[in-house]
Amino acid sequence: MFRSHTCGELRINDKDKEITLAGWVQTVRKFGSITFVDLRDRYGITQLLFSESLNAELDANPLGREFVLQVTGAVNERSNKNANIATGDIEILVTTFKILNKSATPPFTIQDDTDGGDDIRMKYRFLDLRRNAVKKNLELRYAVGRSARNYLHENNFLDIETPFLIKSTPEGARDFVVPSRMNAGQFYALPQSPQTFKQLLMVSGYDRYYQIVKCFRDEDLRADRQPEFTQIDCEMCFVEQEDILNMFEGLIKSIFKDVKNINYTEQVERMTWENAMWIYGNDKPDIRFDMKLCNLKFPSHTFPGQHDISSLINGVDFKVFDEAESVIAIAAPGCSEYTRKQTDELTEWVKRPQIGMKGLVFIKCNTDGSYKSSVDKFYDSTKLQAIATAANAKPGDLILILAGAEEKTRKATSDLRLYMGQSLGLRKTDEFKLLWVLDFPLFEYAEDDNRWVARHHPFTSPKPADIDTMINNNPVIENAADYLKHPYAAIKANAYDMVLNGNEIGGGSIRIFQRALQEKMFAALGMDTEEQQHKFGFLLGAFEYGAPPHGGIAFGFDRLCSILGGSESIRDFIAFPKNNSGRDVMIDAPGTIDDKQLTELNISLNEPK
RNA sequence: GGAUCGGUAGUUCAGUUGGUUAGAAUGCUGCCCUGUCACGGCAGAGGUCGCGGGUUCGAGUCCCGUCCGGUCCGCCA
Repeated sequence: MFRSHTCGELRINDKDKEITLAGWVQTVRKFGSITFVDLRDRYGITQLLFSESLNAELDANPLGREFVLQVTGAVNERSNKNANIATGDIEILVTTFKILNKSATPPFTIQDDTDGGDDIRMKYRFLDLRRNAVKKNLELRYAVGRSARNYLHENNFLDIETPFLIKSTPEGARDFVVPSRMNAGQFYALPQSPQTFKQLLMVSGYDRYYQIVKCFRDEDLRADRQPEFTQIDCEMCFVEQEDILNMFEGLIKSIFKDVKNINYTEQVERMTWENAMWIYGNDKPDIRFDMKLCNLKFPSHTFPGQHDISSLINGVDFKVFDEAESVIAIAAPGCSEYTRKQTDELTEWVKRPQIGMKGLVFIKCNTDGSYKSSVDKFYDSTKLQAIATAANAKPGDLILILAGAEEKTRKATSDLRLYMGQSLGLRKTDEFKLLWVLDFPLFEYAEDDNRWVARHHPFTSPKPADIDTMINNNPVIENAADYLKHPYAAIKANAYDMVLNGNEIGGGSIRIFQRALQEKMFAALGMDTEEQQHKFGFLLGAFEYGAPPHGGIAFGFDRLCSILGGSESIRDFIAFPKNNSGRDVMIDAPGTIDDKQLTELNISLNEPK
């Protein structure tokens, strides 16, 4: 027996017990004839006491950090207790010990506030994983997965595995490809999601399916994007959108309860995509705070509480506003006292290349009811007050206004809103706010390719009211710039995203289940009959054999975990993540393969450029 | 593909206007210490300043290129 207990479980009640522990040396503290050693394992830390008076043979001198140790001794009550750790009342009076393995001095300290940077920690990830902070994240990840499985199991979902070696159908993200040795010149692709397989499972009658499954996309990485990532992938048949929304907000609430002990009892708020775009400038709005966008120049899109005041701001020779397609204001609460330095910094912020605006207009709504703005020359206080009313600004607020081309300005204002929310501390990591975004457009126009692409994916069904529009119109557009006028631009999808604190954590749709409509969809995306058959013949064929109405959703498991854990980066929640360039710096992958392998695969490489 | 920040001791960083022998903390090694838990004290070792080129009497510092890492834009059905 290697150990009788773990390093996290002994208490004062275990006093005088003879026990054996095994673990890693965290620290060694020497005091002449006695030595304290903190022994660590997954469960905690237990203090060991090596005393020469107890056993003159005991020599703790050879012990170094991260040595693997097995010790036997009696549980002793400490004379000086440590309230900071769970085992702080006791220590082990070591009678015998064995060094199970030595350790080289680790390149960084294995502790909560480690001195190691990201680079070195990733290279020695197996050491980083010994740290509490990382372990806590992996434990949270396990808890989220377990909670999801419990909920789905309780609701009669079946976990069914789908293949990883499938066919490349480059529609959307780039595929990772795998050469086939037995089929020379041919390649598998790794799935971007099990989408078509789960739909086929619906055709097979497995009416509730789920899988916590790896997916692969060969696209550039971000702090919250990895080339291989995990989804909670779900599909149901005989359901409408409403059924899906209820089932899966139940899932997330269940996870909140199990993992964070949060009772999220209220119904999850819902918002159409169009409203999300107009009110927050964003299809995944963070609704933990207000600061709604007020578009001062869009009379055709006003919402409750918003006012069209284009007539008021136009025609005073203020060219910036006159010439702008869009003028959008937000009211930053309590910021009217911002100094010149602070407003200059905000101006610099919006001028950065990533935002790309030319400038920023300020209106200070002073607490005494007066206004002071950077456009006093053009607008008197009556007009400033009207703008303030429109922007829903209160005394003490600072109104920020951006002007320019519609789409760019909306995005910039949305970014500015998030930036202000962040700097004002309105985006608390321990506050969770869910939102359903509904009624996405079915299509987007890819001006580069000069064709329609599916906004969600090509299996998403249009709203019933829009099916006729889709069937009766030719998708071809003469002039790419006119795509907004095409009837397709208005077609809405039976698609929904779940948003948590401004992050898309899940998305799905009610699928197309009739062959004719699916063919129409493929055709709209520019696929001729032959290509459809080649890429998706199996699905079209299956739809002829009694495909039931069905729909589903997939949650980004890594991202969900990172948000619940209060972190920006999903890498902290993946045991062995890839770096910015898609490399695993620990195992140094990807790497080259030898000529024999290439020959077997019938692959020859181009000369390196 | 693009923008931007960084690379100096094992590690995290500082390094002034280009000027003597490149510093601190921590870690590491040795010695001392019977109640520490961020132990303490004394002593010591430890550097091709990412790499290559250039400017200069002189480069960690300035210029060019390149590699590596972080963040973002494009991209991510």
